[in-house]
Amino acid sequence: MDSKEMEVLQDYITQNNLKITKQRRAVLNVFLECENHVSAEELYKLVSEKEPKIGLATVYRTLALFTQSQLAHELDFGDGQKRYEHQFMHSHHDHMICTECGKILEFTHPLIEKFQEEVAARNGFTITSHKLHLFGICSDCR
Amino acid sequence: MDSKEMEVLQDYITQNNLKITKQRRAVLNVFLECENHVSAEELYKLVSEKEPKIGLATVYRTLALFTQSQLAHELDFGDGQKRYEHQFMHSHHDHMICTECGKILEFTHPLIEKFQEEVAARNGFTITSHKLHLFGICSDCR
DNA sequence: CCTGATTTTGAAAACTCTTTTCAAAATTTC
DNA sequence: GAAATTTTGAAAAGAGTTTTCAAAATCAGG
Ligand SMILES: [Mn+2]
Ligand SMILES: [Mn+2]
Ligand SMILES: [Zn+2]
Ligand SMILES: [Zn+2]
Repeated sequence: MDSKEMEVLQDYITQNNLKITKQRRAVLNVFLECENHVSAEELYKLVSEKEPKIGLATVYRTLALFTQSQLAHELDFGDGQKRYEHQFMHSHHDHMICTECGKILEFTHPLIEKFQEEVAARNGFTITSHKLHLFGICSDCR
Repeated sequence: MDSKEMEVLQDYITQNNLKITKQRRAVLNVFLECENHVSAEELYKLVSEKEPKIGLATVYRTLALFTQSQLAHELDFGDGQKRYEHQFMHSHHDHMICTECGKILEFTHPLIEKFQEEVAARNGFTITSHKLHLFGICSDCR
Protein backbone atom coordinates (compact mmCIF):
# COMPACT_ATOMS: atom_id res chain seq x y z
CA MET A 1 0.00 0.00 0.00
CA ASP A 2 3.06 2.19 0.11
CA SER A 3 3.44 4.69 -2.69
CA LYS A 4 6.41 5.08 -4.97
CA GLU A 5 7.12 8.29 -3.14
CA MET A 6 7.32 6.46 0.17
CA GLU A 7 9.95 4.22 -1.37
CA VAL A 8 11.93 7.25 -2.51
CA LEU A 9 11.78 8.60 1.03
CA GLN A 10 12.82 5.24 2.46
CA ASP A 11 15.78 5.10 0.10
CA TYR A 12 16.90 8.62 0.90
CA ILE A 13 16.57 7.91 4.60
CA THR A 14 18.60 4.71 4.60
CA GLN A 15 21.24 6.21 2.33
CA ASN A 16 21.73 9.08 4.75
CA ASN A 17 21.54 7.17 8.03
CA LEU A 18 18.30 8.79 8.99
CA LYS A 19 15.30 7.17 10.59
CA ILE A 20 11.80 6.63 9.40
CA THR A 21 9.17 7.86 11.83
CA LYS A 22 5.42 7.92 11.93
CA GLN A 23 5.55 11.74 11.67
CA ARG A 24 7.49 11.59 8.44
CA ARG A 25 5.14 9.02 7.01
CA ALA A 26 2.14 11.07 8.04
CA VAL A 27 3.50 14.28 6.52
CA LEU A 28 4.31 12.52 3.27
CA ASN A 29 0.90 10.90 3.02
CA VAL A 30 -0.92 14.16 3.61
CA PHE A 31 1.41 16.04 1.29
CA LEU A 32 0.78 13.55 -1.50
CA GLU A 33 -2.94 14.13 -1.20
CA CYS A 34 -2.51 17.92 -1.58
CA GLU A 35 -3.14 18.80 -5.16
CA ASN A 36 -2.48 22.48 -4.61
CA HIS A 37 0.63 24.48 -3.85
CA VAL A 38 0.73 24.20 -0.09
CA SER A 39 2.54 26.24 2.56
CA ALA A 40 4.18 24.75 5.64
CA GLU A 41 1.47 26.18 7.86
CA GLU A 42 -1.30 24.79 5.66
CA LEU A 43 0.31 21.36 5.58
CA TYR A 44 0.79 21.52 9.34
CA LYS A 45 -2.93 22.09 9.84
CA LEU A 46 -3.81 19.22 7.52
CA VAL A 47 -1.37 16.80 9.16
CA SER A 48 -2.60 17.82 12.60
CA GLU A 49 -5.95 16.26 11.80
CA LYS A 50 -4.39 12.82 11.55
CA GLU A 51 -1.44 13.32 13.86
CA PRO A 52 -2.59 15.90 16.41
CA LYS A 53 0.61 15.91 18.44
CA ILE A 54 2.83 16.86 15.54
CA GLY A 55 4.81 20.06 15.83
CA LEU A 56 5.15 22.78 13.21
CA ALA A 57 8.93 22.47 13.37
CA THR A 58 8.66 18.85 12.33
CA VAL A 59 6.62 19.81 9.28
CA TYR A 60 9.27 22.36 8.30
CA ARG A 61 12.02 19.80 8.84
CA THR A 62 10.16 17.18 6.86
CA LEU A 63 9.52 19.54 3.96
CA ALA A 64 13.25 20.26 3.84
CA LEU A 65 13.82 16.52 3.71
CA PHE A 66 11.37 16.17 0.84
CA THR A 67 13.06 18.97 -1.05
CA GLN A 68 16.48 17.37 -0.61
CA SER A 69 15.20 14.00 -1.73
CA GLN A 70 13.54 15.50 -4.82
CA LEU A 71 10.08 14.60 -3.64
CA ALA A 72 9.05 18.23 -3.30
CA HIS A 73 9.72 21.40 -5.12
CA GLU A 74 9.91 24.73 -3.32
CA LEU A 75 8.08 27.71 -4.77
CA ASP A 76 7.89 31.36 -3.81
CA PHE A 77 5.18 33.45 -5.40
CA GLY A 78 6.24 36.53 -3.47
CA ASP A 79 3.50 36.49 -0.84
CA GLY A 80 5.96 36.05 1.99
CA GLN A 81 5.81 32.31 2.44
CA LYS A 82 7.22 29.34 0.61
CA ARG A 83 4.98 26.80 -1.02
CA TYR A 84 5.55 23.20 -1.94
CA GLU A 85 4.34 20.85 -4.64
CA HIS A 86 5.28 17.26 -5.34
CA GLN A 87 7.99 16.83 -7.87
CA PHE A 88 8.45 13.07 -8.12
CA MET A 89 6.61 11.70 -11.17
CA HIS A 90 5.47 15.22 -12.05
CA SER A 91 7.05 16.89 -15.02
CA HIS A 92 8.39 20.41 -15.02
CA HIS A 93 5.95 23.26 -15.48
CA ASP A 94 5.69 26.99 -14.88
CA HIS A 95 2.97 29.00 -13.19
CA MET A 96 0.44 31.77 -13.78
CA ILE A 97 -0.74 33.38 -10.56
CA CYS A 98 -4.02 35.31 -10.43
CA THR A 99 -3.47 38.39 -8.29
CA GLU A 100 -7.22 38.68 -7.72
CA CYS A 101 -8.23 35.25 -6.42
CA GLY A 102 -4.87 33.57 -5.90
CA LYS A 103 -5.61 30.77 -8.32
CA ILE A 104 -2.56 29.10 -9.82
CA LEU A 105 -2.53 27.76 -13.36
CA GLU A 106 0.21 25.46 -14.52
CA PHE A 107 1.59 25.44 -18.03
CA THR A 108 4.50 24.35 -20.13
CA HIS A 109 5.72 25.88 -23.33
CA PRO A 110 8.47 23.93 -25.09
CA LEU A 111 9.59 26.91 -27.15
CA ILE A 112 9.99 29.10 -24.08
CA GLU A 113 12.17 26.39 -22.57
CA LYS A 114 14.14 26.15 -25.78
CA PHE A 115 14.77 29.89 -26.05
CA GLN A 116 15.85 30.03 -22.42
CA GLU A 117 18.57 27.53 -23.26
CA GLU A 118 19.44 29.49 -26.33
CA VAL A 119 19.84 32.84 -24.59
CA ALA A 120 21.79 31.19 -21.78
CA ALA A 121 24.18 29.50 -24.21
CA ARG A 122 24.66 32.79 -26.00
CA ASN A 123 25.94 34.19 -22.69
CA GLY A 124 28.05 31.20 -21.73
CA PHE A 125 25.64 30.44 -18.91
CA THR A 126 24.65 26.90 -17.91
CA ILE A 127 21.10 26.70 -16.55
CA THR A 128 20.50 24.38 -13.60
CA SER A 129 16.95 25.52 -12.87
CA HIS A 130 14.58 28.31 -13.67
CA LYS A 131 11.46 30.03 -12.41
CA LEU A 132 8.91 31.59 -14.71
CA HIS A 133 5.94 33.20 -13.01
CA LEU A 134 3.24 35.08 -14.87
CA PHE A 135 1.19 37.37 -12.64
CA GLY A 136 -2.16 38.69 -13.78
CA ILE A 137 -5.89 38.09 -13.94
CA CYS A 138 -7.42 34.69 -14.58
CA SER A 139 -10.45 34.06 -16.76
CA ASP A 140 -12.81 33.84 -13.76
CA CYS A 141 -11.74 37.25 -12.46
CA ARG A 142 -11.92 39.31 -15.64
CA MET B 1 21.46 69.37 -11.72
CA ASP B 2 18.42 67.32 -10.75
CA SER B 3 17.90 64.07 -12.60
CA LYS B 4 14.78 63.05 -14.46
CA GLU B 5 14.22 60.56 -11.67
CA MET B 6 14.23 63.33 -9.09
CA GLU B 7 11.48 65.02 -11.06
CA VAL B 8 9.45 61.81 -11.07
CA LEU B 9 9.85 61.62 -7.30
CA GLN B 10 8.87 65.28 -6.91
CA ASP B 11 5.76 64.72 -9.01
CA TYR B 12 4.73 61.62 -7.08
CA ILE B 13 5.30 63.44 -3.82
CA THR B 14 3.25 66.52 -4.66
CA GLN B 15 0.47 64.42 -6.18
CA ASN B 16 0.17 62.43 -2.97
CA ASN B 17 0.56 65.27 -0.46
CA LEU B 18 3.88 63.98 0.74
CA LYS B 19 6.97 65.99 1.54
CA ILE B 20 10.37 66.08 0.00
CA THR B 21 13.16 65.64 2.52
CA LYS B 22 16.91 65.55 2.39
CA GLN B 23 16.81 61.85 3.34
CA ARG B 24 14.63 61.02 0.35
CA ARG B 25 16.86 63.00 -1.96
CA ALA B 26 19.95 61.32 -0.54
CA VAL B 27 18.52 57.81 -0.88
CA LEU B 28 17.47 58.51 -4.46
CA ASN B 29 20.85 59.92 -5.44
CA VAL B 30 22.74 56.98 -3.99
CA PHE B 31 20.25 54.50 -5.45
CA LEU B 32 20.68 55.99 -8.91
CA GLU B 33 24.42 55.48 -8.69
CA CYS B 34 23.99 51.78 -7.84
CA GLU B 35 24.37 49.83 -11.01
CA ASN B 36 23.80 46.50 -9.31
CA HIS B 37 20.75 44.88 -7.75
CA VAL B 38 20.91 46.31 -4.28
CA SER B 39 19.30 45.21 -1.01
CA ALA B 40 17.85 47.62 1.56
CA GLU B 41 20.71 46.91 3.94
CA GLU B 42 23.33 47.51 1.23
CA LEU B 43 21.69 50.76 0.19
CA TYR B 44 21.46 51.80 3.84
CA LYS B 45 25.21 51.35 4.25
CA LEU B 46 25.91 53.34 1.10
CA VAL B 47 23.57 56.17 2.05
CA SER B 48 25.04 56.25 5.56
CA GLU B 49 28.33 57.44 4.11
CA LYS B 50 26.73 60.65 2.89
CA GLU B 51 23.95 60.94 5.44
CA PRO B 52 25.28 59.26 8.59
CA LYS B 53 22.23 59.91 10.72
CA ILE B 54 19.81 58.16 8.41
CA GLY B 55 17.86 55.22 9.82
CA LEU B 56 17.39 51.84 8.21
CA ALA B 57 13.62 52.23 8.50
CA THR B 58 13.79 55.35 6.37
CA VAL B 59 15.62 53.46 3.66
CA TYR B 60 12.95 50.77 3.70
CA ARG B 61 10.21 53.40 3.59
CA THR B 62 11.91 55.25 0.78
CA LEU B 63 12.38 52.11 -1.29
CA ALA B 64 8.65 51.44 -0.91
CA LEU B 65 8.04 54.96 -2.18
CA PHE B 66 10.29 54.37 -5.18
CA THR B 67 8.50 51.14 -5.97
CA GLN B 68 5.10 52.83 -5.82
CA SER B 69 6.27 55.68 -8.01
CA GLN B 70 7.73 53.27 -10.58
CA LEU B 71 11.27 54.46 -9.98
CA ALA B 72 12.34 51.11 -8.61
CA HIS B 73 11.57 47.53 -9.31
CA GLU B 74 11.53 44.93 -6.55
CA LEU B 75 13.29 41.62 -7.14
CA ASP B 76 13.58 38.45 -5.12
CA PHE B 77 16.17 35.93 -6.16
CA GLY B 78 15.28 33.62 -3.32
CA ASP B 79 18.18 34.42 -1.02
CA GLY B 80 15.92 35.76 1.70
CA GLN B 81 16.07 39.45 0.96
CA LYS B 82 14.53 41.72 -1.60
CA ARG B 83 16.64 43.61 -4.08
CA TYR B 84 15.96 46.76 -6.03
CA GLU B 85 16.98 48.13 -9.40
CA HIS B 86 15.96 51.36 -11.10
CA GLN B 87 13.08 51.00 -13.43
CA PHE B 88 12.55 54.49 -14.83
CA MET B 89 14.17 54.85 -18.26
CA HIS B 90 15.27 51.21 -18.08
CA SER B 91 13.51 48.72 -20.27
CA HIS B 92 12.19 45.38 -19.09
CA HIS B 93 14.62 42.52 -18.82
CA ASP B 94 14.96 39.16 -17.13
CA HIS B 95 17.80 37.72 -15.07
CA MET B 96 20.31 34.89 -14.96
CA ILE B 97 21.72 34.34 -11.47
CA CYS B 98 25.02 32.49 -10.98
CA THR B 99 24.62 30.24 -7.97
CA GLU B 100 28.42 30.10 -7.55
CA CYS B 101 29.48 33.74 -7.46
CA GLY B 102 26.16 35.54 -7.28
CA LYS B 103 26.70 37.46 -10.48
CA ILE B 104 23.55 38.61 -12.21
CA LEU B 105 23.28 38.80 -15.98
CA GLU B 106 20.42 40.66 -17.61
CA PHE B 107 18.82 39.61 -20.85
CA THR B 108 15.77 40.03 -22.99
CA HIS B 109 14.34 37.62 -25.48
CA PRO B 110 11.45 38.94 -27.59
CA LEU B 111 10.23 35.49 -28.51
CA ILE B 112 10.05 34.37 -24.89
CA GLU B 113 7.95 37.43 -24.17
CA LYS B 114 5.76 36.69 -27.16
CA PHE B 115 5.17 33.06 -26.21
CA GLN B 116 4.33 34.06 -22.67
CA GLU B 117 1.53 36.20 -24.05
CA GLU B 118 0.48 33.38 -26.30
CA VAL B 119 0.24 30.75 -23.59
CA ALA B 120 -1.55 33.21 -21.29
CA ALA B 121 -4.09 34.09 -23.98
CA ARG B 122 -4.67 30.41 -24.63
CA ASN B 123 -5.71 30.11 -20.95
CA GLY B 124 -7.79 33.27 -20.84
CA PHE B 125 -5.19 34.84 -18.56
CA THR B 126 -4.16 38.50 -18.76
CA ILE B 127 -0.55 39.07 -17.76
CA THR B 128 0.22 42.17 -15.73
CA SER B 129 3.83 41.28 -14.91
CA HIS B 130 6.16 38.35 -14.96
CA LYS B 131 9.37 37.08 -13.43
CA LEU B 132 11.80 34.87 -15.31
CA HIS B 133 14.88 33.82 -13.38
CA LEU B 134 17.46 31.43 -14.78
CA PHE B 135 19.68 29.91 -12.09
CA GLY B 136 22.97 28.27 -13.01
CA ILE B 137 26.68 28.75 -13.58
CA CYS B 138 28.13 31.77 -15.33
CA SER B 139 31.01 31.68 -17.80
CA ASP B 140 33.55 32.78 -15.17
CA CYS B 141 32.60 29.95 -12.82
CA ARG B 142 32.62 27.00 -15.19
C1' DC C 1 13.85 -9.06 22.26
C1' DC C 2 17.34 -5.99 25.05
C1' DT C 3 20.80 -2.51 24.95
C1' DG C 4 22.83 1.45 23.78
C1' DA C 5 24.24 4.62 20.27
C1' DT C 6 22.08 7.80 17.30
C1' DT C 7 18.39 10.39 15.51
C1' DT C 8 14.02 12.71 15.98
C1' DT C 9 10.57 15.16 18.27
C1' DG C 10 7.72 19.13 20.28
C1' DA C 11 7.93 23.41 22.62
C1' DA C 12 10.07 27.36 23.11
C1' DA C 13 13.55 30.52 22.01
C1' DA C 14 16.21 32.59 18.53
C1' DC C 15 16.85 34.49 13.94
C1' DT C 16 16.44 37.44 9.80
C1' DC C 17 14.32 40.62 7.23
C1' DT C 18 10.80 43.93 7.26
C1' DT C 19 7.15 46.87 9.18
C1' DT C 20 5.13 49.54 12.79
C1' DT C 21 4.96 52.58 16.78
C1' DC C 22 5.83 56.87 18.86
C1' DA C 23 7.51 61.20 20.28
C1' DA C 24 10.53 64.64 18.40
C1' DA C 25 11.96 67.09 14.28
C1' DA C 26 11.25 68.75 9.69
C1' DT C 27 8.44 70.42 5.93
C1' DT C 28 4.83 72.94 3.81
C1' DT C 29 0.79 76.03 3.88
C1' DC C 30 -1.32 80.19 5.03
C1' DG D 1 6.44 82.81 11.39
C1' DA D 2 2.72 79.75 13.34
C1' DA D 3 0.03 75.80 12.74
C1' DA D 4 -1.14 71.65 10.53
C1' DT D 5 0.76 67.70 8.59
C1' DT D 6 4.28 64.56 7.42
C1' DT D 7 8.68 62.40 8.27
C1' DT D 8 12.29 60.77 10.96
C1' DG D 9 15.29 57.58 13.91
C1' DA D 10 15.25 54.29 17.52
C1' DA D 11 13.21 50.73 19.35
C1' DA D 12 9.68 47.34 19.47
C1' DA D 13 6.86 44.27 17.03
C1' DG D 14 5.78 40.96 13.31
C1' DA D 15 6.01 37.03 10.22
C1' DG D 16 7.96 33.14 8.58
C1' DT D 17 11.46 30.01 9.41
C1' DT D 18 15.30 27.76 11.92
C1' DT D 19 17.66 26.29 16.01
C1' DT D 20 18.12 24.65 20.73
C1' DC D 21 17.45 21.24 24.11
C1' DA D 22 16.00 17.56 26.90
C1' DA D 23 12.94 13.71 26.45
C1' DA D 24 11.27 10.12 23.39
C1' DA D 25 11.70 7.15 19.48
C1' DT D 26 14.29 4.38 16.22
C1' DC D 27 17.27 0.83 14.87
C1' DA D 28 21.62 -2.07 14.84
C1' DG D 29 24.06 -5.69 16.90
C1' DG D 30 24.22 -9.11 20.14
MN1 LIG E 1 2.84 23.64 -9.88
MN1 LIG F 1 18.13 43.85 -13.60
ZN1 LIG G 1 -8.57 34.77 -10.43
ZN1 LIG H 1 29.54 32.98 -11.44
